[in-house]
Order: sequence, then C-alpha cells, then structure tokens
Amino acid sequence: MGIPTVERSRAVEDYVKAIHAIADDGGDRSVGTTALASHLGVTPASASGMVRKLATLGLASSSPYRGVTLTDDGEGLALSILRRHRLLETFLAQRLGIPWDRVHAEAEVLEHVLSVELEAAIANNLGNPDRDPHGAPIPRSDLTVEEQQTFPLDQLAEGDRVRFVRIPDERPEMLRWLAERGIAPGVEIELKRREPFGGPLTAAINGREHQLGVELAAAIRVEYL
Amino acid sequence: MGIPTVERSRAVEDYVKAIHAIADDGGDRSVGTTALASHLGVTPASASGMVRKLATLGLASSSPYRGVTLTDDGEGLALSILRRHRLLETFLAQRLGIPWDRVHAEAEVLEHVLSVELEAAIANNLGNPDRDPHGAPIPRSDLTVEEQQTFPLDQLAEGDRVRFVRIPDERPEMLRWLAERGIAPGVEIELKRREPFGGPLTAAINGREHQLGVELAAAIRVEYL
DNA sequence: AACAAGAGTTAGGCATGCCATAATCTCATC
DNA sequence: GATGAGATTATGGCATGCCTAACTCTTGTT
Repeated sequence: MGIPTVERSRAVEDYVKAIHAIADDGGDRSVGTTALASHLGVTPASASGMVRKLATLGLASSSPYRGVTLTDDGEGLALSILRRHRLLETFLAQRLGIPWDRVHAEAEVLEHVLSVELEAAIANNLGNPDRDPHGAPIPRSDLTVEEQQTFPLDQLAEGDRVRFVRIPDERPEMLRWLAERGIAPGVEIELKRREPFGGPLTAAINGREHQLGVELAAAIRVEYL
Repeated sequence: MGIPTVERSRAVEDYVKAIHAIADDGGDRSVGTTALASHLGVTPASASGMVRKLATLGLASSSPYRGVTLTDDGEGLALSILRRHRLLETFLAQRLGIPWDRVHAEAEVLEHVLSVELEAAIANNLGNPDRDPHGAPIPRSDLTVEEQQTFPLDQLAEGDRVRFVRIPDERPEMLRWLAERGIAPGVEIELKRREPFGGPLTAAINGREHQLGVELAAAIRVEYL
C-alpha cells in the first residue's frame, strides 16, 4: 500500500526521498550506500545504519553489499512526499505569491509536516492539479504504487521501450498465451506499430515480433525503462 | 528585542508559549514550576530543568524557588508564536476551508515551522488583520514587546484601571513633576474623567486625584492590570 | 518561633535519534 | 587468488528531553 502508516521522522523521510530520487535518476532500481550518503552529506557508515532502520520499518529492502531498494511502502511514502512537495510549491507560488526561488526551500520543510487533511485542502484549492507549474507530475494519493508507475500496454506510443510487469491474475488464459511465447515479467518490449481504429499492436519481444490484440494489450501492465 | 534570533526547538517554543499563557491568565507575571509542568504534562523536575535552559537562552529569568518570568526576548518569542498561530488559524479556516475544530491542531504544528517570509505572505494575503475571526488580537511583528503591551495614558477610556510603566526618559521635567507627587513605575492609576476637546484628565493615583495635561498623559505609558 | 506541607531543585539515569571514526569485510575483476 | 572500491559493524559521542528519588526552600499555621 502506498499509504504511509509509518512513523514520520524528518530523517527517515529524507532518506526515502533521496533513495527515490537517485533510483529514478539512474533508471537503476538499486541505490548504492555511498551515493546515498554523499547525496545526504553524511558518511557511508551513517547511511548504512539508516538503511538498516528503513528495512526494519518496512520501507526499504537491502541485501547487504548489494544496494537498497524501496519497498512498495517506501515507494508510496516517497511519492506521497513528492506529492506534498509539489503541491506546496504550487500553492506557495500561485496563492501566496512567494517567488519561485524561495518556494523550494519552504516546501522542503513543510512537506514533512503537512497533515493529510491539509494536503487534501491544498490540492482541492488548486483544483487537484496533475502537474506543477513546471510541468512535473504530481503523484496521486488515490492510486497504489503500481498504478502510478505502470501503464497498460495499449496506452503507449510507437517506439516506446518498456518492461513487462504483470497481468491481472484473473486472466489465466492470457498468461498461458504469453507464457507459450516466452513473454514473462521482466522481458523488454518495444512497441513497433499500432494499427489504427483499435487494430492489433506490433511489438518486438525477445527479438521476435508479435501481434497483440487490443484487449490483451490493455490488460498487460508495463513500466518504462 | 522581540525578534527571535534564538534557536527554534519545538520544546523551547512550547515552554515559552505555556509560560506566556499561564502568566497572562492569572494576571500574574511570575509562573510556578508546578503549574507550568502540569500545563505541559511533564513533571516539575523536567520543567525546572527546561526553565534553566530558557534562562541560558535569554528567554526567561528565574530566581530559584520564586517562579519564572519571560524576558523581553521571551515575551517577544511568545507573541511571535501567538501571531503565527492566529494567522495560521485564520488562513486555514478562511482560505482553505478547514473546519474550525481542526484548525487549532494544524496551527499548533505549523506555528513552529513557519518562516518569516511565509508568515508575511499569509498576513498579507489576509489583509494584515488585527484580530482573528474569534476577535482575538493578532500580535504585530513590527512593534517591540513594550509597544504591544503598554499604551499612552491618554488613550484610555474612563474607568480603566492601569499600572504606570514608564516615561520616555528624554523628559526629565515630567519625571520630576511625577516624582514630587509619588507617581513612580508600578503605581496603579484609575482614569476617572476626561474632559472633552483635549482638556485635562482626572486620575486617581495613590488614593488622591490628580489632573494631568494631555501632553503629559500622552507621554505616560501604562499597562492594563 | 517552629514546623509541616507544598513547591522547587538537583543529581543521576534512561531513551531516542542521528552522526562519526576506525577497523573489517565482500565482491567483482583482473 | 590478490586487490581495491564499496559496504558493514563496532563503538562512541552529542543533543534533546524526559523521569525518579532525594533533598531544599518558602510559607502559612499554630
């Protein structure tokens, strides 16, 4: 679940934010201790300790010597902080006329303190925007982490390269069809062509091209690389 | 000075707030350790320790076994917190439609975190109000503590009972005049009558009535009892 | 004036939270 | 299988702020 029931301490939230930011940046899912440490201005030892704490809180999972990854809870927390941050920036600038160069610093503080009600009230006051004035997306609070990060295959544009994530498991016959062609979670997919008017999609998977019907394509959830 | 250059920790601000609240309440300037402690839900020992800290921070002065008093710095901090609190309550309710019973709790948190710029922006957005929607005064940020708490004698209404605070010391002849009549800082004054059109004021002081010219009355600063 | 009771204080500890240094360990790569 | 970068532990420090227990004031009563 993306709803953070977890304790909220400034440091914890900052670590989660940092992990999210670095992971997103490199496209890499796993974040190194040293990178994390230098991003936060602490020693690797400190980061290492904090990562252990994040793990006990259920926010991150770390195979030692192998880097950190946010769990779904952690990812949810990161997205919720990001949401608060962008909502705050937008609100401070648009409603209170705070200059844009100051807005970030203010949001940095308030994002850790904003209550759920206040967040909702601010979002509402702004008309529940999807994006901040810079065009950056504001994560939604009513979607699970997966829903925020994955998309139905049929919503892609030609040329998009993505990774297969999953199929809603109520569709075993689709799973079987895919399995027969070696299409399993993790494989990369490149959308080659989409026929107009709901026609089939052509996608390159494992070096071979496949035709996928719209219904199937709509069920397949993928994430961008 | 009322401008808090001091470090801002949640606990320190809460103690200062509490001392201010209790002192104001009883009309008493000096606050007992036990009252303070029970107001904050801690033991007297804890309060005692914290009071010592407030003293080293220059926010309070405590003669041991004799109660705590806020210094001008402390009073300034208390007023500035109160200002932020009331501004926030007003803003949350009027601009964000947060219900009144919620507003207090939100403000309780945000008041400790609001930057000077944001405070100014909010005040501005609300039209720099003097009072919150409940009619409670919002302390001003551009006045010294004394200016917030004392008033020129000539601004009082008939029947007001006040205490003499001071005379601007550039007026030694006034001081002398007052001294001859035993009117010194601390004595109580009750305004009996004011003649219309800038005529003299009649005030009971030390059990005797005196006539005070408007110029003199305007120079005398008093505080309400 | 003595004293009891209540208020206040100090001393000593504990818990939390977070960071640092130093030493050691792991893993990928040569 | 040696090596070096990266990661981890062990240990300790510092800051906050709280508590209990034992002691000391102050004050009102007798």
